[in-house]
Amino acid sequence: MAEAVPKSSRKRGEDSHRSKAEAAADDRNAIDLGILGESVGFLLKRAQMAVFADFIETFAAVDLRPAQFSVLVIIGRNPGLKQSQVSAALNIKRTNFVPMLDLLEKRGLVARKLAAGDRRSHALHLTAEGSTLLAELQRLWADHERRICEQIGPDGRDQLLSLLGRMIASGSASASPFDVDEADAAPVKARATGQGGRKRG
Amino acid sequence: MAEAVPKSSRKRGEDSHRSKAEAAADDRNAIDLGILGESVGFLLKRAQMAVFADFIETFAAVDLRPAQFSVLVIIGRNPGLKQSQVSAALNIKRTNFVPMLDLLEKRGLVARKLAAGDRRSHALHLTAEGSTLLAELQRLWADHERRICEQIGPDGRDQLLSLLGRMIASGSASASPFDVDEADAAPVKARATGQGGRKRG
DNA sequence: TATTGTTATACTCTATAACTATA
DNA sequence: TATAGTTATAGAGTATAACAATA
Repeated sequence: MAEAVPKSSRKRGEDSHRSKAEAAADDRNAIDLGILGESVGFLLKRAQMAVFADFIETFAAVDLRPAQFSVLVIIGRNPGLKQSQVSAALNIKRTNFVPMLDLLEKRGLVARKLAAGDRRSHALHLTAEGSTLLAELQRLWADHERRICEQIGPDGRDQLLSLLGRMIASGSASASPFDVDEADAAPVKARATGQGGRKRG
Repeated sequence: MAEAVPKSSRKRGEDSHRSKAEAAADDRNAIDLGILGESVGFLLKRAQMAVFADFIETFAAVDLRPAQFSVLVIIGRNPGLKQSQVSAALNIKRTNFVPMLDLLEKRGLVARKLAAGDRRSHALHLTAEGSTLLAELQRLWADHERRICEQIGPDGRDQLLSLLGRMIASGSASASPFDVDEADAAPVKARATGQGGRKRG
């Protein structure tokens, strides 16, 4: 697809009948992105789309979307959480989380169990099948992660994770679309797993 | 690199019934994100959401969405482009680009002019009003950009732009959801958000 | 009264097929 | 036949309101 590097423009208005071969020579009249090329938001969006495209392709074999993967990871790491806790941790509205869980439950990956002490809530757990799948998913994820970081290397990846982490930590403190009505659930913290991580110390 | 996550418990002032002890207890009950905390895709998504939230808030005053802004920037920088060129440059399907342009044209910011030599296509230009607005938009954008980069500083921003650029340049070479049918248009990299709305009746 | 899960619903963004008028 | 713009439509993803059961 058209993801080459722009820069170096010359003509741009007067091309009319173009063959595929000529299109290949399009590098000469690349469109000027202007400030978009220096816009953090614009490039974040593009990078996120590219990464998700790879993720989706990678996980097509197991028919899982990124959000579904993140739910399995959270439940696997924190068995027994309520729906509202998991959904809040992932910034998913609890109302949209219901059909999502329905599907994972129907696939036999997650189970809604009775929560001790509060009969309103459900305690979420992975099934045996869900746990087995999760192990495989983490291998797929490691492949994916390695692939998308090929161009920046392990050091670049560390830098990127650090920069994004700092940006997020500040960005979401105040009012934003992130705010969910079930807001004051448990705070979230990440933990290094060593899993797909650093290739170097 | 433990980073906090969205969520604002203070928004509705109901923090009042939470003691310090309870808040501290939250730290102990923090949800473990597991590998998500080291997932480039996951953090990219969160960062992009946080940045877009700031963008949307900033540009609410002029009633413009990120994608609309990117369209104005591209047309301003490259007057005379065809619709298919602009939409391909921004990875917007030409079919979805139509109602977007309709709205910008209706608002008097963009004009579809006759293209010389090919009566099928439209040459896109900013109107005088569009140009005037764009100057103001760039000031809004600069404020936004400064704000979202406060925590990482100018050096951090340079690093981030560089890393994202390298990641994007590699990421979308092969088949992916990015592929648009009008793929062999100009070799540009771009992708803002979705588009602004438009009601149809 | 407040919270948990749920249903129903609507709006935004994205994707595909097919039409028209040109080329 | 192929391309540019367009229409219609369907699908994700995300948003809000309201209800029943429980606290």
